[in-house]
Amino acid sequence: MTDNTDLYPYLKTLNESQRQAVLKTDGAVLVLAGAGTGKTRALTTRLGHILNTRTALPGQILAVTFTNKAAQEMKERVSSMLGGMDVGHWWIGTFHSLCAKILRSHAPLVGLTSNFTIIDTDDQIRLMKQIMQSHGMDTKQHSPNAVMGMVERWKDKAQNPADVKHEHSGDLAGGRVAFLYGEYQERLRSLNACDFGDLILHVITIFKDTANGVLDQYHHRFTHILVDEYQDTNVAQYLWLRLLAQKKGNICCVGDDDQSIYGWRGAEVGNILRFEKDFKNAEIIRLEQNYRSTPNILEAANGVIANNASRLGKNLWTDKDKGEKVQLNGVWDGAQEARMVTDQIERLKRNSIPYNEMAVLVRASFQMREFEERLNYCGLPYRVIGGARFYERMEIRDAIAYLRTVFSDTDDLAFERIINTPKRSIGDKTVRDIATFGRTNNLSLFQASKQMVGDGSLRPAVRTALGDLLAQFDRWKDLRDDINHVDLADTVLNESGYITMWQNDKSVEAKGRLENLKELLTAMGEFESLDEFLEHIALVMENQEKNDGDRITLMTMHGAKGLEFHAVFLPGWEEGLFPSQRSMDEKGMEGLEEERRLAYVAITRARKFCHISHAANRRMYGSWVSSIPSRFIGELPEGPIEIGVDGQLSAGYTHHNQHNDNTSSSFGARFKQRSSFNGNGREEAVHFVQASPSVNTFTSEGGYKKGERVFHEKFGSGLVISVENDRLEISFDKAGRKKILDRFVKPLGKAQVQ
DNA sequence: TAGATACAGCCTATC
DNA sequence: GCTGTATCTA
Repeated sequence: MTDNTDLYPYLKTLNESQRQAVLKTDGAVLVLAGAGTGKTRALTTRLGHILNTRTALPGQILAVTFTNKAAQEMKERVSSMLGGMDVGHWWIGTFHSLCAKILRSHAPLVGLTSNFTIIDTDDQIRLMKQIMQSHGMDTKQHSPNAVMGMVERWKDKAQNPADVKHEHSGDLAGGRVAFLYGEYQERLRSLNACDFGDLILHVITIFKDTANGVLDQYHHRFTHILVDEYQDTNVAQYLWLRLLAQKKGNICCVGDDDQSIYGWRGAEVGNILRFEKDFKNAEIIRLEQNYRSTPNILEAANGVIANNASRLGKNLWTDKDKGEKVQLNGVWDGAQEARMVTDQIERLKRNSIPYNEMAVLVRASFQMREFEERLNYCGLPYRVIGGARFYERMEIRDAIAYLRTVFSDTDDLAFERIINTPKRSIGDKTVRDIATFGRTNNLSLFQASKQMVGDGSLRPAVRTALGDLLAQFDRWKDLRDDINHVDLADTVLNESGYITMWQNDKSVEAKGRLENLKELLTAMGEFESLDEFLEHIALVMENQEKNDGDRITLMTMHGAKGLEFHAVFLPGWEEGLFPSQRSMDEKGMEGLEEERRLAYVAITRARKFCHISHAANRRMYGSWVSSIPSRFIGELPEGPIEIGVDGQLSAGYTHHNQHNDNTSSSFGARFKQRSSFNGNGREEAVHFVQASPSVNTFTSEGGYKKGERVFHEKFGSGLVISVENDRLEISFDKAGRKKILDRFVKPLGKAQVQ
């Protein structure tokens, strides 16, 4: 080992476990890398070391990541380690892009041609909807979305339609999901298209059929396999890896079971938990020395995650100074929470912490609005990460649909999208008629349209409109070889009237949409051909994160995985919101543990300062909801926590309160009102006071009667006009009729009017 | 066919 | 409370 470090100086910069992870280059290795333990460093050094020692040539390494960003980063770091070597053509990429590459070379083996299209979520749903409708199913009663979701989970498990039994459909769509899955796959094949799941599934199918020799070919090619974020792999990806690794067995998977937060999209923590069983003589290396956070932050995170039963177990440590304690605050409502956070942000800024080093991480994106409003009000610069991505925007998808139609007569999904955009008086009925005609004559929508315009089976108005459109497409198709794809796109968007449509649109967004279309043309210019561009947008749809200046980051906890900040704010730690009621309802204990891992991920994003908060009242979907502090708050160890510097309501916080026993926490008892988080979204708005309350606002007076006069802190005095359990309908003298919970009003006589 | 109205559902999100 | 969609009606 000492010899090695002399020979390879870069090994000196690693700790003992990291060095092991780099040097164990043969056999199966699982690197359990806790948050902030220098995982990426170990990983890229390992790659570089394998090449440096001539253990493998660049072309013999397969490195798999989950995001393009991660792949890009790995490429850059390995390249710079090797003195700027060109890594452009190396097999470093996402599961999907690597699979697409493989599949394009062997597409006929699964009944596709090499120029198959990759459809996205939007197309998937539309296709499934069409299929359901063509089988006479009511898509209002049975959601295509839910059906598609179930199909995707099957795909995640590498189950083909033949593997899925009728009874697996459950109650969904009248138990016909398995059937619809088969239909869907058939339709995709006839469209020469794949969805994301298929990219992996088809390659597995090809690999498994040993007669074609394809797997042999890749066994020969790849001697070393490297996988990042292994805890996020689904069963299909795991099978894909195992097939590729089974010959040489040199596979190194890096991951952290405690950071598995994508179970809802098919990831299997099980893949990492049973690694030793699946790969012979597997070695597990733990990276536990954390270089990111203070001991206080780590202790808080360790304390929470220790409540999870199913984990491989690992404990982060650091030799840093204790640092500031994690702050915990309870406040009255969401608005006060946002005020408190911005106050803290301003305090940190005064202490020379740049905004770039601060992040507000929320559980659900609806929470962001409150912070955006407050940040705007305070004039603090921020950036929101997440939300609709560039290529998912309507205008971009429309523009691409035009181009796809120009380049393919058989791309029904694309043609259908724009056949009446802008409006050409070609309505649903006409489109359905054409589709039916196409199906019976085995023609695509485009081809069927042509025929029907020719044979006069359409109404004159429709016939003219459709005929004009088809003539335009013919002209554009002729232009394909004469002008470059950017000019072509420009021509198509202008001549089709699509640009004009947005120019005439008076809505607020129209201007932005036109700008996006311009940006699309610029982006296209960076590619040689339209095909290349389309492959890019299908597989490399990264979010352009403009690094424009010093700004506070506002994002979801999920989005924050892999990032770190000096200061992290974690608002909304309330039962029902976090942990999310829905996760628990749908997945029970498993769902709860995943939420807890999310808490662990969130806390460990912080380097120096972490601030957790919860509000007693929050506006959700238009109505006010009260909730008790998150059970995760009760799981925080006492030592590293400092309570209630700002929020007077946190005084009642107690440690180690049991999940199911809110009464053991005085805080919980005080706020134990409506635990109804889900299912109540549609109820009448229940207005709570928004001003800072005195505690006795919460004591229920109870027993109001119709006709009684009452006082409300915000709405003033009023008359009770109906009583339903604890809900009162009150006609206020000034504020009008409101529905109010009885505990928020007082009998008028006792009210203390300021 | 298109605009008007009713109504359900609303988390997390990569490729 | 907002938005996307399904249905109704001119």
